[in-house]
Amino acid sequence: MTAIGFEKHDHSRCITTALSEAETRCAEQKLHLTPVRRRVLEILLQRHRAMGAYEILDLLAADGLGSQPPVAYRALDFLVQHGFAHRIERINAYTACAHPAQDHVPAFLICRGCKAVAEAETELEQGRLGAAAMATGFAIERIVVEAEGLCPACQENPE
Amino acid sequence: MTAIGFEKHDHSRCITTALSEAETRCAEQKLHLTPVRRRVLEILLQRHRAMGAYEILDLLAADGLGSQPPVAYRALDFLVQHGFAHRIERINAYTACAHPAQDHVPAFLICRGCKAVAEAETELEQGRLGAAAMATGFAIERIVVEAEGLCPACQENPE
DNA sequence: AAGCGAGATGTTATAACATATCAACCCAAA
DNA sequence: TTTGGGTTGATATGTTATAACATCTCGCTT
Ligand SMILES: [Zn+2]
Ligand SMILES: [Zn+2]
Ligand SMILES: [Zn+2]
Ligand SMILES: [Zn+2]
Repeated sequence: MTAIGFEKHDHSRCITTALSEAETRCAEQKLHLTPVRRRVLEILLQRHRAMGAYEILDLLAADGLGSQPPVAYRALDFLVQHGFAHRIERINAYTACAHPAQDHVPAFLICRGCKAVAEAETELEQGRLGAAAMATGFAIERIVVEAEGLCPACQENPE
Repeated sequence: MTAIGFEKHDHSRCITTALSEAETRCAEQKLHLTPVRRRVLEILLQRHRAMGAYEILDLLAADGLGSQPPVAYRALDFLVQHGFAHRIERINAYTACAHPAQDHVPAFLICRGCKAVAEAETELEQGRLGAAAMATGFAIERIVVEAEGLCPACQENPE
């Protein structure tokens, strides 16, 4: 369960499961999974890779769900805020969380070829970073761990 | 030596040392530390924190060293390429490398208050990220490790 | 000296990513 | 029914980054 990403799986099932789990959790926690937000999550789940805000916005617009940047950014903020999606800093993009529900510090493997993203977890706080923070009195609030490279498929098929 | 950053030090000496070491290394490796590149490195060393490209560009322009974005970006590319500086993905900014010369995978502690940056090193490769990469056949080319939070000074002095 | 080529810089324009602001709307609680 | 929070619509703007092409400089060759 630690790392899912590049391997094959029953993807249509993976989408519907994730969506219905999101609905359940939103109901429980009194969060509004509005049409725009739900559609953005669905888009991220469908593509199963990192997507830029404007790329998402184009798809929203095609559905008549909004056509201006704030629409996409607000929905993405909501999803990120509540753990349904993550922002990938390295490429200014967003991806659906591979295991919402759990509180976790994600680490990503990002393919620079196809933008596929695999999500693992970090064993944060340990390591020299945590030690350095301790030593200097730095208060860590958020950690970004992202590895960029080539996925198996793109290693074989360099464009 | 692992983590330098927030503690006090003889900073003017730290600047001149770093600059002359950069000159030496560029001479050895036949790299051109041109006026613009040298000045950008100096700026980064002086401020000793993460700076945006346009912030740097303003200072360059004040020196009559170029006033258009590509001037700053090209100099920064050179410095990053050759290990004199690092790009901080989380905040789209740049900072001087704390220990050039050595080949290393940097990890950063970034203060969201004052943009001060401390540079540590990762042991990564091990850990679950490396394991996940192994398992899936992902070829890692670059790793970003960045922690955001508050430095000791900014914890006491929240604006 | 003239011609060449590589690397660096100058310049203009534009792409790509992100937020500020304010009005309108919806719905549920008081 | 009023009120207020949360969401959306709409316009404008801010911020970060690169494409494209012209020019310059300097060492090398002829
Ligand atoms: Zn899937
Ligand atoms: Zn790929
Ligand atoms: Zn210093
Ligand atoms: Zn600080």
